[in-house]
Amino acid sequence: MLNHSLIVRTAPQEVPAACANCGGRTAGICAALDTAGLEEISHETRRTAVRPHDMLYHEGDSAQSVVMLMRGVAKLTRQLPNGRQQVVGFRFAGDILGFTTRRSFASDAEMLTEGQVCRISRLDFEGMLARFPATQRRLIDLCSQELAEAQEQLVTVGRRQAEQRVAAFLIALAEAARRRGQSYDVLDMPMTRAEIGDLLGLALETVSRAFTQLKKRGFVKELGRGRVELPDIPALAAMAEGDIE
Amino acid sequence: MLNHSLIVRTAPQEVPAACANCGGRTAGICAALDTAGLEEISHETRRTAVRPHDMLYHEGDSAQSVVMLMRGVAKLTRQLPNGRQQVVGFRFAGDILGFTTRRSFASDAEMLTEGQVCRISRLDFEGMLARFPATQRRLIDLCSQELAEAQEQLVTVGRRQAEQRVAAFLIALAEAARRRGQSYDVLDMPMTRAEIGDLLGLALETVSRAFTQLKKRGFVKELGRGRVELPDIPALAAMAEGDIE
DNA sequence: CGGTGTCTTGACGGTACTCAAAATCTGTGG
DNA sequence: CCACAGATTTTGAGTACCGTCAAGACACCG
Repeated sequence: MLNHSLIVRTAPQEVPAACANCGGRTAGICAALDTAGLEEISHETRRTAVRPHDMLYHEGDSAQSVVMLMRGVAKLTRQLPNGRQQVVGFRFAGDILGFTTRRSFASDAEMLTEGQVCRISRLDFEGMLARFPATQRRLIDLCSQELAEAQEQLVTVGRRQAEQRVAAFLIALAEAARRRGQSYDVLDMPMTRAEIGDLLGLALETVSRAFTQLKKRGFVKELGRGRVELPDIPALAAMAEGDIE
Repeated sequence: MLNHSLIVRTAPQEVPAACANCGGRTAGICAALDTAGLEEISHETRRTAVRPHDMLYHEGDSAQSVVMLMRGVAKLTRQLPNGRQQVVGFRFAGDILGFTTRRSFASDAEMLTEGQVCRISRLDFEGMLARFPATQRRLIDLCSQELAEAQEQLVTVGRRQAEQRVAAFLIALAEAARRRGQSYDVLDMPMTRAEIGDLLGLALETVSRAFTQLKKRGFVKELGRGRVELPDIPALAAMAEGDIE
């Protein structure tokens, strides 16, 4: 339980440069590379299509490569001895998964949706870090962001009750969509109640009841198949903070 | 709730170099500096004695300086709107506090014990990062460690019940002592039941009851005033994992 | 020795978990 | 297009764990 991983989140719209071999989309760390660096990294990446339930890597596996999630949604989980799982977080297009300074991955990474990933070997990634110091600075920024989210999640799980936790989850989901430049009042939510529960430390039934309540209050509408509308985000945020009700 | 901080933990015994102006103790980032770097940073640090309840910085304050904790124990907390607090973590001698890529600190930092700190202005710290790329690599490693602990804490708060959480807390405390090269079967525990509860998402009474149980089972002995003995760490770890009882 | 802060223990109630069953949705094949 | 199987979601009932309130014990300090 003492191994660890560094899973960083990128902010594409803050990143002007494009990653050569990654379909023209801007992907995280690439922003810190100059032309020579992009040229170099483009020889070292492989692009793959992935489908729901595909495992990107397993907890404990030798961390041979880093994965850039180009399209789709993935979940990071840690297995517990009693057979249950803790969802450590969800990751979206533009995020980097599986970078760690340790030998092995600290969590499972599983796709929730279809998508595409770029893989780069850890050796090449490390080499890139050594040759382009600017990428290191960028990794620190990304890690900083990641850490902030983990701490925020700690507050959610530690000090809020069920309905507040679900509200906080929805706010975080909207914030992630906003950062990717997508609409954030109507957004994709491809995760199941069970997976949300495993993130929030709640039973899936409790998550379901919380959604029912939030829908009754008019804070959430479900538009069918993993798509939700948040008609009043400020009110939802206030509820997550415990300011109302 | 969307600001963030990077608070990194060092591992002194893995760090051969010494920080010139820091009393000969090895302190985190310094390991990545060559002689010129040490010379330079030694001009930029200030040493201060601190006492219990001293605030090292406040959440939201402009992040003007980075704090190296040379001696003592501090807690990092985030305030919640309803007046309660979440303890994000405890920090020990050798840890670096308050480094962030954002403008302001993401948490309060308060001393629990007497101690000593070195301060370096953020500007100088950033300058050092720019001039000595090796320090960036080291910051990434430290951040990686920090993130792993936050995720571990998520598992603890999300999926364990009260007695398991307290057991996991004690194991983490012992692990932190081990990393600092101290004894880990007998160790200092200067935090109150309330502070432990605010870390674990439990009421202080629940923490107290859990300690009573653990003492009855013989997993913990209290040696008076903030000092505990862990006679059977493997059993304690098994309990934290939910393997026994 | 009193005052303050911390810790312990007890009683009670509420939130959320568990177990269970029904309802709804989704995709597949006839 | 419809029927069906499987997965997911919803809802209900009962219970357990933990939070809250309260009182007393204990330790520390002036």
